[in-house]
Amino acid sequence: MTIADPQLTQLNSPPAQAGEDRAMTIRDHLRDAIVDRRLAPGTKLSEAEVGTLFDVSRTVVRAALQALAFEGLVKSERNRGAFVANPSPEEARQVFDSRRLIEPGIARAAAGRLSPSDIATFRTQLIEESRLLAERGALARRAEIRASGDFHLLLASVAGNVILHRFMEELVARSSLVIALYGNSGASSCGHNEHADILAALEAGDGERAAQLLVTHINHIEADLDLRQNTGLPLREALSR
Amino acid sequence: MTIADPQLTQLNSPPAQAGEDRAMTIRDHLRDAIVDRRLAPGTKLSEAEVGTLFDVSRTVVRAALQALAFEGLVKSERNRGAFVANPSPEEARQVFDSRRLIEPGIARAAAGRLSPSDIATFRTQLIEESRLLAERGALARRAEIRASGDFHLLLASVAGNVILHRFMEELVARSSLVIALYGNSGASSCGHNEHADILAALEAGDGERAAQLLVTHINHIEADLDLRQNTGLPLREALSR
DNA sequence: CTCGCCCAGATTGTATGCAATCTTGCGACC
DNA sequence: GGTCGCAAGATTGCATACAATCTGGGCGAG
Repeated sequence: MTIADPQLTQLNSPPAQAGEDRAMTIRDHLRDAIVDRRLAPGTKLSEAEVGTLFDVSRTVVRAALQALAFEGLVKSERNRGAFVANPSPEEARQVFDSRRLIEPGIARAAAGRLSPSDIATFRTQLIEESRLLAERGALARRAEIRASGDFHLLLASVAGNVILHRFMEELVARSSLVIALYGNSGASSCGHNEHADILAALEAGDGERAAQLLVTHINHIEADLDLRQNTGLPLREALSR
Repeated sequence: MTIADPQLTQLNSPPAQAGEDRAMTIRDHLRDAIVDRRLAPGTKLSEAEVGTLFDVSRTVVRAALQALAFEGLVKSERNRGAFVANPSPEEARQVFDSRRLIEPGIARAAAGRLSPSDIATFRTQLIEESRLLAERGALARRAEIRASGDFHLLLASVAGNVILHRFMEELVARSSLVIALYGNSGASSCGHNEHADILAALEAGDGERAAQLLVTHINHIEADLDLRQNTGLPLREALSR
C-alpha cells in the first residue's frame, strides 16, 4: 500500500486481476471518484500522480484519461494536463435538455420490452434506493446519487439500444457532476418516489405515461439546481478549485 | 511521398501543420476514409502500418484508434488489433432508431434559433448537394453521402446543443458506414429534395413540421437498406472482409 | 517599486525497446 | 490421412527515455 492520497482508497486490487484492460479499470475507478465527488471539479489529474497511485505507467493513465475526456468527465488541455470537468451552467442545461429529449423515447421503448426478470431487478434497485434515502451522512448521500443514476441506466438497458445506452451513461455521469456542482437542496436530488411511479407505469405497459413522468422527474432534478451564472469570471477555471 | 497504399492518398499534409494534435489529425483522416468507404468494414488497421503511412509512432496511432473506437467506427480487440467496424443489421437498426429519437428534437430546437447566416449556410450546403447529385461516378457518390451527412450535422449545430451535436456526429458517421454496407439502391441514399423541404419548414418556423419531415426522411434512408440477417454466420467477422 | 525578460523546474507529447499474447505453419503421433 | 502440439513470426500492451512546452520565480532595467 503505497497510497498517499486518502481520497482514492480501494485501489491495489488483487494483483492477479485477470489480464483484462488496466486502462479501463483505472478509467472506471476515476469515473466513480468523479461521480461520487471524491474528486472535485477542476481537480488536476496529473499523469504521473495517477500512475503512481495505481502503480502503472503514464501510458496506461493517458488511455484512461482520454476515455474520460471523450465522455466529457475530464477536460484535457494540450501541454497543460487533464482536469476533472467543471461544467458551466450552460453545459448543465444542455445535459438536461439532452436527457429530456432522449429519456422519454427510452421509456417508451422499455415499456414494450419489460420482462419479469427486469421487473425484479428494478424492484431490487428501488429497495436499495429507499435504504440509502433513509440513511444519513455524506457517504450515503453519494451512494444515493449513484443509485439514482443506476435506475436510469437500468431503464436504458431494458430499452435494448446499445447506442442510446451509452449516451445515457454519459449523460447520467455528467448529471452527477452537475448535481454535485449546482445542487443546493436539502431535498436530495432524486429521491421521492418518482422512480417507483415510473416503474409502475412501465409495468402497466403505459409507455406514454412513463415518458411523461420521466420528463417531470428530470424537471424536478433540474429545478433543484442553482444554475445562475455565478461564474462571470472565465479567468481560466477561476478559483474553481 | 512514401505511400504504399493507394487507398489512402491526400496524406502528408503540409509539414508545418501548426503544433496541433497529430493524433486527432490522423483520427480525422481515418474517419474520412472509413466514412467514404475507402477503407472497407473489417479492414485491419495495424498500428505499425498506419504509423508508417502517417510517419508517426505507434503511440500516436493508438490514441487515434482509441478515439475512433469510442465513436464506434473502429472495433478494437485486445491483443488482436483494431478493425474498421462492421455493424450488424441489428446495430444498423439501432443507429436509425437513435436518429429517429434524437433528430426530431434537434429540428424543433433549430427551428427557433435559425439565423439569417444559418440559412445562407444551409443554402450553400443544398447547392453543393445538388451539384454532387447531378454528377456521376463513384467519387461523386462518396462526396454525396458525405454532403448529405453534413446537412444533418449543420442542423445539429444550429440547434446549439454541443452534447447532442456530438451524438449526431457519431450517428451520422455510423450511418455512412451502414449505408455503405447495406445500401442497395440505385436511388442514392439521401438525395431527393427532402433536405430542401426540411429547410423550408425550418425557415417557416414550423419546427413540428420539420421534425415530421425529418422522421420521414430517416425512414426513407433506412427503407433503402437491405437489413436481412444474411450474417447467420457469426464465425468471427465471417468472411466479412 | 514595477515591469519585463530569462532561466530552471515540472509536466506533457512522442518515440522506442522489451515483454506478453496471438497467429500460423510445420511436424509428429495416433 | 487427420488431428493435435509446438515453435517461430508477427502484433499488441506496457514501460521508459528523451524532446517540447508550459509555469513560476528571480534578476535586472527603467
